[in-house]
Amino acid sequence: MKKTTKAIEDYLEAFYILYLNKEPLESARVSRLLGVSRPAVNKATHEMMKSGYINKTPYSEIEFTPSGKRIAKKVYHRHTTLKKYLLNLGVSEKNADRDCCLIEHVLSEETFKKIETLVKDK
Amino acid sequence: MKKTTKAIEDYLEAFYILYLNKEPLESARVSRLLGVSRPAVNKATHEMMKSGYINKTPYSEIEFTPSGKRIAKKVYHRHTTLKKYLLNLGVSEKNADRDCCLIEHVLSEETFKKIETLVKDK
DNA sequence: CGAAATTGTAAACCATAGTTAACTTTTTTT
DNA sequence: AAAAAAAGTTAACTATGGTTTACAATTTCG
Repeated sequence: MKKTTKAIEDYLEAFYILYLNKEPLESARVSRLLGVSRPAVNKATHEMMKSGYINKTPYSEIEFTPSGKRIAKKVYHRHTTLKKYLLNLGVSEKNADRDCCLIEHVLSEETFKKIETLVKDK
Repeated sequence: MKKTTKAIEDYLEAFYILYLNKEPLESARVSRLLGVSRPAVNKATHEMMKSGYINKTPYSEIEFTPSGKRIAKKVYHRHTTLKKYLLNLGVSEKNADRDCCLIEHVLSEETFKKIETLVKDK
């Protein structure tokens, strides 16, 4: 348990998006979603297992643990909040998506909260 | 010529800060400024030379090329602009510094310009 | 059902960006 | 000027996070 990197957060978020879309939680889908190879996703799932974020058996779909789901939700929430904020600023859809993927993992909680307030009060 | 990574931008910015402070452009100072080892800076200077951002001879201080200085200036400008913006939002000094170091390299030009306008109009 | 397509896995490899240890060169100090 | 300190360098190593190739397991479809 412990340790999430930008990469791991991206994978958790991607699986969470599949979950929200009621799609199967398959590595191949994440591979296409993130534009990385299937082996890259496979390796990441092993790390996520070690960290206690997901459960899986060979050839099975992944399954979130409570802590994994909590993180996935958090990252997803950051993404949507930051995206709304950027769109409000007048940034194009494409760059808003691009930029929040890059900053959603790194902003301090303090900064994020401030932005969240701005979006809510909109 | 070409290719700047987050790391290289950080080093260029650090040397630029020394330049602004009229300190010698020494690797050891950058090492302390960024909290990395001297060999890490040394390796980075070789990459920056290959990329045509600086000139140096063994054991000499570095010297910006025009393209290196342009990039250094740009990153520094992003840093100060983003920091002002975060401070205006009410973010603490500490987190403002922390956060803009992390996002100054990745924001699209479009998003940055929007934020720059907000800061200017303040 | 069986062939074809898709998905998951394993192995070997690569690039980036850092580390420590040890050594050389340069600068400073006495 | 010699010794000490500081700066620069080199080599060997590490971790992260990707890649391609090849193959195994599973699913889908004619």
